[in-house]
Amino acid sequence: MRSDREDFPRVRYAPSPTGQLHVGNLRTGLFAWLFARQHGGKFILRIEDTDRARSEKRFEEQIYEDLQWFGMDWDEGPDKGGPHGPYRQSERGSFYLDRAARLMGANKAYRCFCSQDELKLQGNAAREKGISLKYSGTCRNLTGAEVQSRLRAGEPSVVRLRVRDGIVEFADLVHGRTRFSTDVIGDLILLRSDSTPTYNYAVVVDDALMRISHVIRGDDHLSNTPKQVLIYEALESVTPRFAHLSTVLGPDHTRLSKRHGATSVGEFRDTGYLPESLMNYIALLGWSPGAEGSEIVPPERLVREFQLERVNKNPAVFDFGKLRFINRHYLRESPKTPVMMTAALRSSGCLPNVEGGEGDSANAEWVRMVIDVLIGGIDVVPDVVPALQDVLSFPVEDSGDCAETASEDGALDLIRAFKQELDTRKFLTHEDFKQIVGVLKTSTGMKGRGLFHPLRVALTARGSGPELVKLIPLVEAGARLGVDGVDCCRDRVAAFLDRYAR
RNA sequence: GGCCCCAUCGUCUAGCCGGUCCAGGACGUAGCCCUCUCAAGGCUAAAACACGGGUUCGAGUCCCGUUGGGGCUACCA
Repeated sequence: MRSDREDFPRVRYAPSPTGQLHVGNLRTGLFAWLFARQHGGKFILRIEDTDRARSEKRFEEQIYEDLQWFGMDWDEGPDKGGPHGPYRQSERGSFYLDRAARLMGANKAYRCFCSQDELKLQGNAAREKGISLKYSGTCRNLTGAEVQSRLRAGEPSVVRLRVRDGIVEFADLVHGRTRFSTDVIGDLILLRSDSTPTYNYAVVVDDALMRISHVIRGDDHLSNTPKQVLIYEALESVTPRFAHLSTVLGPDHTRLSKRHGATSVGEFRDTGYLPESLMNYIALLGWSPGAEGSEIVPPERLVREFQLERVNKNPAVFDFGKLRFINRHYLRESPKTPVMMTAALRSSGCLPNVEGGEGDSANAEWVRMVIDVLIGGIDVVPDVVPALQDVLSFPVEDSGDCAETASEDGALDLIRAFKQELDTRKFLTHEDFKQIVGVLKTSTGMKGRGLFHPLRVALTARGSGPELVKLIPLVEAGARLGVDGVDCCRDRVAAFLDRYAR
């Protein structure tokens, strides 16, 4: 794993632009990226768009956008270029053809004219006998002349690799040394009858030509690896090191999919998760920072401390609850929080109605207060909207809490006295409120719950909510700045008395 | 069917060469504290080595098997 080369290790990430980037897929990208970054190597992005039918340009663009948002950068890629391009498989056709021709020239690969129907028949027969089905080798030893004449006759053919006997062994960073017998590997197809490359072949040609040193990918490829190693051998190219990562499962222990909720990077972004939260959480799927203490590990620390060799072999279940917990943590610290909150509040009409240049500072003041009051109960940015609406609403008319409180001994007298104090000033600051509480405490002899609870109910029409010393300035600011539907404290208390003090 | 991979609390995991692990941390859960209430925060608790055989003075840790998950077995990636 050591080398003097500047660009070692060379690690690639090869997503397909056939849909939204999935978190399971993102995780393999993250592990590859962390590995490349911490070893000072190169991270190469390759777009695997050989599936022309399902690949779309917009998904490719989406990949760049998602990766950037997530916080992963790359050194070579379709949009960046690099010394081993092109980085889009659809543009690499000539390489696949060229290497296949060379392999045939060296007698390491050969043309096969067997039809798919024949093969299927053979396969079924083998299956019934309980033997592993592999290509029988019918066309393995055709003479050059015969190949030529059948080619001239227009018979369709594929190109197959001549698979050697013996054992294939490779190094896997998470599984250790792994070995397979070629007994179960038939001569695999490199080029299809339409001359397009098969997946296993294209990947190897690309990785070899791009001088990839570490192939980090999902463990669904583990069984493909010996085939690929065989291709590296034929190409006389050094085989890279592999790292096969386990699958990410949903809460029901099946492969994580749409059914389980948000799975694409875009969905997590739109739901209001911070990229550093997602990165922290995803890194915890199969890896952990150590034996004791917090699992909050920000990106910079991940790059330093992550160890591919310590990644777990078993599949991990995605836990949305833990992701929320981690996001809550980052939400409190991030300088981006006010910006994101402002956007969320704006789109739902929860910002002040202040004209012109004053508006910005009014918004900023408002958002600052909202965050201060609500941040404790918010896991994800958009949560702020319902939380705020809830806290600002004043359902005096039909509130069980109101009716109940109004019937409590001394409560109405207390609230009346409160109203009198409020009448002496326009808006209530938290100092004012504390002072008033002091006055009421001595004048009524009430304290603790008996004192605060009626005040809270008169002010909010509810029995619970944020601390009053914080909530009151928020309500007042809402009324002063003209946030839709917010009445000042004095009006609220007046409305309460109107309704419940006959 | 054949081949391969995997297996510690509900979940993510720590557990480097077998002994001080009556299994540690994190999320979640419960209780307590703080507090006008609800959250947040602090503290505490309950909660796991899939099963069966070996090897060994001693096994979560090594070996074999069973069971259960997953993958490959394509002119899909």
